[in-house]
Amino acid sequence: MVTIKEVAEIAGVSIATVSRVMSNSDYPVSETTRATILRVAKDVGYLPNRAARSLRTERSSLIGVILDNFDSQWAPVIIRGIQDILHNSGYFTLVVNIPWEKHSQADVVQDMLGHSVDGFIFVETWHPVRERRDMLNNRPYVIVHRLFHESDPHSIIPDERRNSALVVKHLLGLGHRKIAYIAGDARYFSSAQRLNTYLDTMRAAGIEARDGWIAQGEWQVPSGYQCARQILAADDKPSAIVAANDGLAYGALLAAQDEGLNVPADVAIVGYDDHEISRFANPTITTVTLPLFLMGQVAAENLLSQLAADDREYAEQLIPGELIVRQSCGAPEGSGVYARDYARDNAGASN
Amino acid sequence: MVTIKEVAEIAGVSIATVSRVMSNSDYPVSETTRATILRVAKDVGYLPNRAARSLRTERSSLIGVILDNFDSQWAPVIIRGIQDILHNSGYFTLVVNIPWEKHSQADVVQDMLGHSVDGFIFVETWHPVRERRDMLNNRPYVIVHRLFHESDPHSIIPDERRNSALVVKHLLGLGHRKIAYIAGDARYFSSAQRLNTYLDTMRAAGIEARDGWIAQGEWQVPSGYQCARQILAADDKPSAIVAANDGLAYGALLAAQDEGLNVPADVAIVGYDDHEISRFANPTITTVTLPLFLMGQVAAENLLSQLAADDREYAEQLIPGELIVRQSCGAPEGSGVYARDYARDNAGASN
DNA sequence: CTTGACATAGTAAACGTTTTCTAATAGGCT
DNA sequence: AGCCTATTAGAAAACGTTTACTATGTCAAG
Repeated sequence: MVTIKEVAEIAGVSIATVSRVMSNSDYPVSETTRATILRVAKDVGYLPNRAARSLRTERSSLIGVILDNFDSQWAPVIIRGIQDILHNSGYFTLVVNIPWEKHSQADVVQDMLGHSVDGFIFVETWHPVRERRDMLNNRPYVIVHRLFHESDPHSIIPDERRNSALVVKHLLGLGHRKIAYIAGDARYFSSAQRLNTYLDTMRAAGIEARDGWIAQGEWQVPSGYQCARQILAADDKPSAIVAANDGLAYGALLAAQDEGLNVPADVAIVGYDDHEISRFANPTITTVTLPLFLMGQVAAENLLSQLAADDREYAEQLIPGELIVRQSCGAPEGSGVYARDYARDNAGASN
Repeated sequence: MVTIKEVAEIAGVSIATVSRVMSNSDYPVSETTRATILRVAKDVGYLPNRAARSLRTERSSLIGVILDNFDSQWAPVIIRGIQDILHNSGYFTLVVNIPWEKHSQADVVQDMLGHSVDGFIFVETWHPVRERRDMLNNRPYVIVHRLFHESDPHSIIPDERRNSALVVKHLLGLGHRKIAYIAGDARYFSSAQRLNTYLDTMRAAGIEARDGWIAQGEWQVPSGYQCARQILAADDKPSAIVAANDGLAYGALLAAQDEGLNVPADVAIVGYDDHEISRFANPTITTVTLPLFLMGQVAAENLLSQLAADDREYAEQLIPGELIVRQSCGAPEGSGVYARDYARDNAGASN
């Protein structure tokens, strides 16, 4: 590998000058010298040695990204968002998938500190970082899609209240009054937010949710199926069901169809998250997007801002999602298509 | 941050000795000295400075992982496999999602070389690496899930022939003779392999595939729908359809049902890849797994072996998948369940 | 008792940068 | 002409390791 020394010799200047040019220092260097050095560097294929640079500056252009839960379907999108910003700013990421229990995560942080990472991004972590801030060695950090309950000024999360309200209001707008709700796993921060938003939105519309309308589910399809059976067995059958995520919604869809009900004619169903399943279901399921890519980008920008020593007051950032109107809510045709229709309509396009 | 010097002072030895202990050198150090140093290092929280180490040794414990196609659903699993092995061996990965065109990938490789990565792993790359090996600066590399056609001794791919034969033989074993085929996008290496395996397996069973039985599709649902309509319109209607992936299979399923056919009674359908859709479809779709996690692991092991300067002859490694028998093939009940049954049967389990 | 070998430890150079300090030149002012 | 300042460049120290080389002490063989 060619070093700064060789570039200096060929260009006929000192290594100090080459360094100043190559590291974009704001130390004054005449334009002619700069041009010469740049040309020589390019000719000989000079690449600054990051290890040497890092040794001197104590910065590495490396960001540690730690995922708490291994198999999240969302994490890859968040990470793409993070990298989209970070990579354009000259940073690489050290991504590690590590559940909290194993290796206790502190070890990973230590390892990363050994590599002199400039900052940390925690993705979908279950554990308050603030409490253990000392272990980060004063490096800046951001939490994206935080899963624990306590708020943190350096976290980026979906605007659950706004997003949940979108679906409930959508149903209210379609004339529904009897709207049931299937809640997600109560251990999740978002579950409570989504449920409370449902209750608040209903109340604001002058409707008091009845007992039999609310079922406590997990996140998965079977749970949605069971909850929907339960809800649909009530005396005062609801005309619509809001599910806390698309898995639950899909389960509810199957349950409704098993009861001989037509969705959306007899009962409307809406989900949350814009999971693939809601595009493939028949009818397709109306849902709200989880703004993952954007969250990743915002997280990266937040971290860059901290790295630039911007010491403004930071506050938790809420990212808005988007309502995706499909068939399961009974909204006017054209805002969505059935999976079957989708396949049929697009058949001509393939060849 | 505490340095080797402080550890040496406290332990009352020279920095050379501390270095030898901390880097697990095979240079002889007495057990008592070693123990003292280890204790002191732990007490004061000593962490070797990787930048300094890297500067001296020209190794970084960093592996560059480059993904060619941005939105692959498979890449995350492969990466988990890679990290599973690499992280346990003390390596971090620099993962970058970069399409070939943009930034031309060579820039990323350069950046990574600047960070002194010890090797490269290319995931799902469309571009022969061998041709550009010089740009890797003689670092070892591995290609996992290669998408281009030319073979490469350092690549890890699914055993397409074996895996494809599994599904075709499964149908033959169920008594099917008239088996149609929906091929995938012809630009993909795997498409040809899967199609040829179908042809060979049929031929080996004494069956010559008829013209109308083979449709050229893309990978997506609409294409599967169209191809199936075409196949099912033939005079000599097949009793089974093999689709080159689960998206095509799902499209074929919708098409068959639209024609009033019962799957699997009237026509059996099998897919490939074990995509989530094949678990949610109704009936659930029989398929073959893509051994992604394992491929990632094998790739990492291959790279580690190269890093250990093991100069044995390397050859492309083929990784076997697994047949997942579900409902769409008509195999005996119990080997799989309908999505609906799945939801119903498991309803009691949630609470 | 000498010699050589071995086990263990220390010294110091080197890795490729960045950056502080010093130096040289040119030009503008009195 | 003499002085001050601005501009540009170089010299050299430092960052924290690893490792070749050297040094010491011990012990066995002759």
